[in-house]
Amino acid sequence: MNDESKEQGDGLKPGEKADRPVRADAKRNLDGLLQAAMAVFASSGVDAPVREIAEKAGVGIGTVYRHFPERSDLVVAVFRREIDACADAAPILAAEHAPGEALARWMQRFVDFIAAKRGLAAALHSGNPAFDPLPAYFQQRLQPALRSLLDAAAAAGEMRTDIAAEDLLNAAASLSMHAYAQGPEHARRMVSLLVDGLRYGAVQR
Amino acid sequence: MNDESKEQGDGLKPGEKADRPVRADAKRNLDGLLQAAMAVFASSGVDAPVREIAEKAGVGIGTVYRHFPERSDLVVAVFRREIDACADAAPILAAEHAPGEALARWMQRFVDFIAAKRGLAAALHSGNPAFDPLPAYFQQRLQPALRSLLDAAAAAGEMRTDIAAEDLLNAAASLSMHAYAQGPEHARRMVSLLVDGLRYGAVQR
DNA sequence: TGCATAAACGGAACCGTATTCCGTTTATAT
DNA sequence: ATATAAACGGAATACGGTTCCGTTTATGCA
Repeated sequence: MNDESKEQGDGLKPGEKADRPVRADAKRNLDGLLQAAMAVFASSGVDAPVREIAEKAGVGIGTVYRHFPERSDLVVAVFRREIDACADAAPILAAEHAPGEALARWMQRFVDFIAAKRGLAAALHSGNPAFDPLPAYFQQRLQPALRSLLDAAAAAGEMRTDIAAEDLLNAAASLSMHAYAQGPEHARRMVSLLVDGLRYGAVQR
Repeated sequence: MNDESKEQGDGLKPGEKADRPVRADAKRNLDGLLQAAMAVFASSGVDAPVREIAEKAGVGIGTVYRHFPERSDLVVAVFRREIDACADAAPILAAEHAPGEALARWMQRFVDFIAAKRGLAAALHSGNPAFDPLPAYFQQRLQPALRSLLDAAAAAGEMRTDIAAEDLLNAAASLSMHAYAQGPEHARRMVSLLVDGLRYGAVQR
């Protein structure tokens, strides 16, 4: 039972625009929703009512569900967006700082990302299959970002070369997650210790 | 070992009405409820509706809330009961097997306990303060259990002596939790590797 | 054995949140 | 300016937690 039949060869004139472009207000609302959701999740946690987000974005509930069929879709969208933002920070930092420094700064950025979203981490383990693809996206997006920084630092001789981006990423994530219980400061310190260890390795061997 | 030790022989205080003993049906329902909850949580996850548990236990919803003022109280009670069962297994295994073997078997028992309850792990990080005391109970109950096995194995010369029960417990828990994503087999293997490491240490030094 | 009493029970009612449904509004093409 | 389908808003519905209260029943006592 499905009425989602948007693929129709007939009824459309050849050479004409088959489907209208996305309406301007729709895109505006989508953006506003993501922004509102990000803010609400940050302040009230990922369990905040959908109504609260709709209100903050200045739209009706129906609109939320038009863009995100279910609650978890909104959560996933926000999480992906934040992962993207973190990954995108890598090339920017690389352009603004020396390789070693860029890596160190990115790692801190990463810690903040993880630490701020421990609620999302809980969601991941909630058993809801809607979140299943997120871990893969996390790796797929952040590993290359970290690897580029790592390679650059290694090439500049500022860093040892025997650690895989994957391992460093997971180690930092675990550290951030657990250490956050003892305060964000602690997490930050633990991870910078890790990074310093990499730097130390460069001159050691 | 047991938690129902509030039986007083006399029952009535001189010149004063003491509290009546717990009614037989109340105790029966409490037990049935815990058993039903354990089964339902295992099959449908910790998010299963209270109504489902009440039905399985053959009692009304009101009865559930009489015994457990809120949902989380039921979850906590079940978790504590399972922690107790795991802890209680230690002396039993110690009596039935050689020290090293008892330790190894208990660790596997522990892995199963953790692995089967990943839903509960998620609940712990849900932010609900009702679960806050559980980690402490976990440590308080399981550390001594593991320590006794560890000490016995060490005394028998079957194991190195430089690992604290606390560290071993946490390491095994982390391993079980993360490794479970790759299947219960993997978790089991990782932990037995850990235990073998302990044994190896005995002959090494 | 029968009675009084308070504990225990059951489940309807209530509350809050997710999700659906559908009549109304509006951006866009012509 | 008009037609049209996308997009919208929000009332209605579904569902799970929690409360409330009238009814039942185990237990102590005469």
